[in-house]
Amino acid sequence: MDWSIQEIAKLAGTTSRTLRHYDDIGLLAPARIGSNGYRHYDADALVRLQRILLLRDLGLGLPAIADVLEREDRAPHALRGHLEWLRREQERLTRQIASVEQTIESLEGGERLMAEQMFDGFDHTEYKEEVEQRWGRDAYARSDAWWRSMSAEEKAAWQERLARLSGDWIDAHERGIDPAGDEAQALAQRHFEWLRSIPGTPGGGANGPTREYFLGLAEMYVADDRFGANYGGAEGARFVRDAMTAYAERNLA
Amino acid sequence: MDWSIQEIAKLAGTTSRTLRHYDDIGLLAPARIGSNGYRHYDADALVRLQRILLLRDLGLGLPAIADVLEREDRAPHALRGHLEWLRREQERLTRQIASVEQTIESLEGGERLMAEQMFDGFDHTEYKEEVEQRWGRDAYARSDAWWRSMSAEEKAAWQERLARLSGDWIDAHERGIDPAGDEAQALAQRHFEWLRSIPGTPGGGANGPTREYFLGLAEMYVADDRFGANYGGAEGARFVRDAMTAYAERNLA
DNA sequence: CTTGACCTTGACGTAACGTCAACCTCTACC
DNA sequence: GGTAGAGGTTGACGTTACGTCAAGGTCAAG
Repeated sequence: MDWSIQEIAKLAGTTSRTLRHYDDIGLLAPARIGSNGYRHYDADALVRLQRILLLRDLGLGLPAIADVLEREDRAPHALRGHLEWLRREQERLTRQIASVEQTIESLEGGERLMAEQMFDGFDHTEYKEEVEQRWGRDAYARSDAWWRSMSAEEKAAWQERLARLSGDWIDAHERGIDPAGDEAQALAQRHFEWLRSIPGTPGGGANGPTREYFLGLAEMYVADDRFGANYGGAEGARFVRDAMTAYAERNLA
Repeated sequence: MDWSIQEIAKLAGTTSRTLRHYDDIGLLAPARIGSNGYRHYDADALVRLQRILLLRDLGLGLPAIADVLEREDRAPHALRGHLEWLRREQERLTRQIASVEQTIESLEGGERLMAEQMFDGFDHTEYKEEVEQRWGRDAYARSDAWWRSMSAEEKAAWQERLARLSGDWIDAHERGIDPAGDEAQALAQRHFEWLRSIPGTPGGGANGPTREYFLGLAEMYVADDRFGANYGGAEGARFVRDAMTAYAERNLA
């Protein structure tokens, strides 16, 4: 019924340091303190300690534990809130795991270095110099921040979307269809939507790309074969440009 | 090609404070420092920063990142190690989530208070006073530490095991079989194994309970109806005791 | 010369204790 | 009574990766 600090620590499966800490922060005071300064604990303290440790094992923080112990009927609410946080952490970890796995794979395949991987697959921030010159430094910073804010899955999904779009452009060009025709215009529409999915760029977001940005980009695909390569080389890039230009004239103010 | 600290921070989507920190710990030095003390960064620094932030997003610690950047071929190894750690964290979270859910449920059902829940379902630590008196204080401390070391799932599984054992004892008694007969002796064997699964108790672990502990426990079931209740009351407890006693005499030295 | 924006170097705070360090207390034994 | 050993006490620093003041210098613009 009267334990020393070490005794109660062993009883509860923790350490004396922890008990001193709980005393310091007012979470668990000893039953009494001897004239020599020694802490002494009783059965009530043991029960309280057990509860503290139980809640701690559930992952609650000490302030939250203090809250719950103060009024036990708050426990369900506190635990539900905690549960949400745990689930979010779960998700975050899941994404990180997928992300790390993907990175390891690409490193093992020797496919690309990391720095390049970052800029991979999206043409308007791949070459920041150009982007900055044409649309200002902020545009690059914003789109870069956007890119880095995505989870690995989102990035992968986004890149896949671009790859499909790019493949469809090449396919359409190879089939020799009319850049101003319905099919090519549908592709231009997809291209427009794709750009709209990049918040922070000139015209990214709900309104979509500005006419200027859209036309400028189209020209850049032709002018710079680093961009053009994504659309099947110079001729493919011209095809894309023509379709985009026609689209802009018909649909963008 | 020459950015101020804020400029490069925006370019990379981080803060100037972070850059100062990276400078402090030697992770990323500025390209040059002006006579006024201002930090200036170049393109190389930007690339390095991008890599740092990429790895950081994967969850690596800054020392690990420094390691990887020093020799990039170490990246796969570092990432694989990191992946393991991530998976372990995942598991831990999964268990915590299950644990919290279970606790919420039991609180909602108003079934039991938390402190009681801890001692619930296992008879030899339910009443620590008795345990301490009979087998010493250490026994209680060890078995308590053991109990608290289990995950919620393990606890649940263990309790379920006890519940089945207990139910089978009651069932056997109600069917009026012979405590010294094969069937009851099989139950006693299960009881023995169950006790063996508790490391740290007198006889817990590979060797199994000592004869003394086993007999003492059997008597306690009869003597204390708080224990006996688990086995169908006084008569049930006597039945269990008789079976256990017979078992001990035949099998325990 | 005065703003205002931007830069610098400290230094504290964060979560929950682990880990010394320096020093006191109690019990046991010679 | 002295001493060793186990156990107690209060600081105070270390841990992770910065956020957040605080105090003060620098620079371009008006």
